[in-house]
Amino acid sequence: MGSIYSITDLAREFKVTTRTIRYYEDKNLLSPKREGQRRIYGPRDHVRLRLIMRGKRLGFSIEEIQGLINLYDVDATESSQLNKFLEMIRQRQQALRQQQTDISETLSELDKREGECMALLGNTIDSGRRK
Amino acid sequence: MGSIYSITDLAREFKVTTRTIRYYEDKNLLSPKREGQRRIYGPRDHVRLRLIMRGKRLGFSIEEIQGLINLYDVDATESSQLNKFLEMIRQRQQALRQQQTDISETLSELDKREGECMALLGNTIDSGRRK
DNA sequence: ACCTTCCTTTACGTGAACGTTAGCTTTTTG
DNA sequence: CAAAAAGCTAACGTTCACGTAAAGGAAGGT
Repeated sequence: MGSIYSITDLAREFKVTTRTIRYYEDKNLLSPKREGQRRIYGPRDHVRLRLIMRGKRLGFSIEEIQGLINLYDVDATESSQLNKFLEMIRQRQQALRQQQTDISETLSELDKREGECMALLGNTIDSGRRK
Repeated sequence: MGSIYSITDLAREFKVTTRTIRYYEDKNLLSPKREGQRRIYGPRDHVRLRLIMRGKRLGFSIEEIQGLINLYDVDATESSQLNKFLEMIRQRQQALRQQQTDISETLSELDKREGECMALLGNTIDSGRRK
């Protein structure tokens, strides 16, 4: 009973257009089955789309996301490939760690600015409670 | 005695082309002085370029980076502006926190894959020591 | 005097990631 | 059963972030 989705189902869920989803198929990131001409997406496609969106939020290009996703279904046969593969993983890790640093720096600067703003406005910290 | 830089100085230091630096000027992200026709960059430009690079690593667009940078020299006069400003800051924070989540998820998956790889290669963890 | 290096402007070119329009078929719904 | 909604392919358009000539000025070295 793997759940199945139409193209608009996915579009709604991930807040992208159907065009975008077809585009990803064009780039071999998704490969839905067909029922006649209609595309039928399974759980695998659903997972992949989630990975794609995450990759996008992290600023990776489609090609890079390709690489990342393929990390999940490489059948580890050749050890030469495995070494290349490890190399890729480590580069990714390096980049992501850099991003973590960048983010925490930026966040603390934003916090500072936020504090300054609040002071100027004479408001209390809780004024921005959950709407 | 603020240090000064030529365009190629900055290009070398930040590993971008001079074209890129001129492009940022075009987009009003940098505003070097001129000595005749030559561009002369001061510490302020140096700082800004650092912020730009960080923004890029975080996947922000030039326009968004504009916004981020302007957070640093808004003269806080109007309180209506201040509220808009706070709103922006909070949106940024939200996006960055999402990125933190994305990164730690991705990193733990990569770690897992790395472990699997290593196992298959029959290598020890330390085999990849600092080259 | 000549060359090399660094810098300048102007302007057309490019790849990525979709948006948009057109024209047509199929499915769902009042 | 007719109209609206959803799907499809094919192809041209767009924005961003630079790349890449082309053509030339000014300083420094030999």
